[in-house]
Amino acid sequence: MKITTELFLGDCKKELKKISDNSVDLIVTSPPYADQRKSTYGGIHPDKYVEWFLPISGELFRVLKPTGTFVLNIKEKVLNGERSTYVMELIIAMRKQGWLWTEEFMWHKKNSYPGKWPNRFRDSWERLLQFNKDKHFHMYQEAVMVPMGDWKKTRMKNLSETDKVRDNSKVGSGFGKNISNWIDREMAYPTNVLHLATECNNKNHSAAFPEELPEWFIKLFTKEQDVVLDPFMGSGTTLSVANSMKRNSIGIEIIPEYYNMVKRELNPVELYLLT
Amino acid sequence: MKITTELFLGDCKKELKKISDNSVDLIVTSPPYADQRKSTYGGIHPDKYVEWFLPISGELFRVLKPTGTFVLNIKEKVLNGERSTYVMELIIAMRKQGWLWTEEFMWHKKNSYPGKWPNRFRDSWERLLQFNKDKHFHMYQEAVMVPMGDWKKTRMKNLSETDKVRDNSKVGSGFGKNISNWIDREMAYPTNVLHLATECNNKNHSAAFPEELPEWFIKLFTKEQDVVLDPFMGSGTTLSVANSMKRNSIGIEIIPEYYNMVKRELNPVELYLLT
DNA sequence: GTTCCGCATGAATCGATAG
DNA sequence: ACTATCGATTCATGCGGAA
Repeated sequence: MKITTELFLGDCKKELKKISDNSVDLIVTSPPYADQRKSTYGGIHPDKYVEWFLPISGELFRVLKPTGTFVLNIKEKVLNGERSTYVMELIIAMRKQGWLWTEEFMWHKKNSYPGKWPNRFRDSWERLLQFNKDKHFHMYQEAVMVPMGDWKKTRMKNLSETDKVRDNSKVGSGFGKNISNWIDREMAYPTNVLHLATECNNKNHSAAFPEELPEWFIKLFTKEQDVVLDPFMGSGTTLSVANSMKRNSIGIEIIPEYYNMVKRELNPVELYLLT
Repeated sequence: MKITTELFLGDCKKELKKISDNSVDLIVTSPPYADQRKSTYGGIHPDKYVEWFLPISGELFRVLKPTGTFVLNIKEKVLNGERSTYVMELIIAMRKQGWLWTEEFMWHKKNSYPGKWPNRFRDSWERLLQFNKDKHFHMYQEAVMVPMGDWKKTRMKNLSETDKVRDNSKVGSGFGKNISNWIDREMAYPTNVLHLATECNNKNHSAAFPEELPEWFIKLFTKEQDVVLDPFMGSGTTLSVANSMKRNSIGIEIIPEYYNMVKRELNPVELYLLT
């Protein structure tokens, strides 16, 4: 089995044109939020955000297979004491573009940014918007089932043992590839709320989101050898996860440092023995 | 101290006109969702929802004090495999009406309704939209503080250290004061994610939310003797909680059965001894 | 080898100050 | 008046060194 990783350096609006129609099974991405990450990315004014994003989502629509899924991680920032409405406007605009807004998953960030203000609490959740081209998309629900009932203790014990074997799953997340080991337990389907901590203390790169996030959606919406795309690759979390899960992947990044870093760390082709 | 409960039977759009301008400190309500609870409320079509709600929110704007807060519990339903967009549209429309969309709290329903669908998981969260008339609203954050994450270790360590310090300085008069200081140290401000179970055991009918939900917002946004309004009273959860927390309350309900039930259970005037 | 503890570090936000 | 920058505030997490 051959698993490939394809990288593009440049503005994703342009680079996406190099990808053929209906060729991607899953898009998981976290674009720069409006006016956030100004130092690394340009920073888009909230009022211009929809206008900026629509051409990109148009290209994403083109490259996605009819059975594929687009997962968009986003959160509106506070502006003058109010939540901005550009995410709301984006959802409405993307529907006019042809997208179906199938679902909104909720990412509960267990360790949110600290701070105290007189008028609000810490923001501890982000949106994970699921868009589709067609009502009949692929979804492999069994792949993300979690043990029921008193599974927490069991997992905690097993975790300490399997931790060394590069099992990155964390307690409480219900993720992890070894879950099938405890399949004797009753399994249940998860909900649309994901409880994950942000990985703030990673070695070199500050990952936008924890590995479990793309891992969960890759499990849920793809099978092996499918194609996963991240048009805002960043440090490449989504791609490396996809790679280790034997999915082909495509990444686009506008900042050379990130691009080169990912290029260094990921092999363009991985060969696996048939199992 | 006198705490009053005022009840109105009828369509809240009309009944609200009986309430004077700038007289309410907090509105907490869970209106009928679009096309939900059809048997009781008649059901509003998703396409007509904004149009239906705007005159009501206009009246709510009028009766709310400039320092007051409006908490709207709502969640879009699924229509033809898609999430409807009427909540998004409502937020945008209410801003044009003059409301500030200050924040979106998330209610994580820990025991969501079971079920299985081929294209989605159980919906386990709802929106709690916070609207204000003015940027300077009342917020009593200390009233809802929660114990810190790993408070055990921190407390034990800090306590032993301060005990030594106090012994060395041996002033002796500030004995009790220190304790309360350290208790404060153990508490942290909450986030904008609320983890509450739905109350499934309510003998009455729809009773949308658990008592902890209005309780939390009443603590956060009002003080004793303030006025709390629920224009879609239902079985009166918000009112009975407000009453037991010594807040005056106003409830409006269109269905006589509900209205009479609440009327039977709540006294219009409660007298409390001054403490 | 465990366990414990110190410490840096976040996709933040407000209010004040400066141009 | 409007934008840009800065300091202050705050806490869950995971890593590394110490016991």
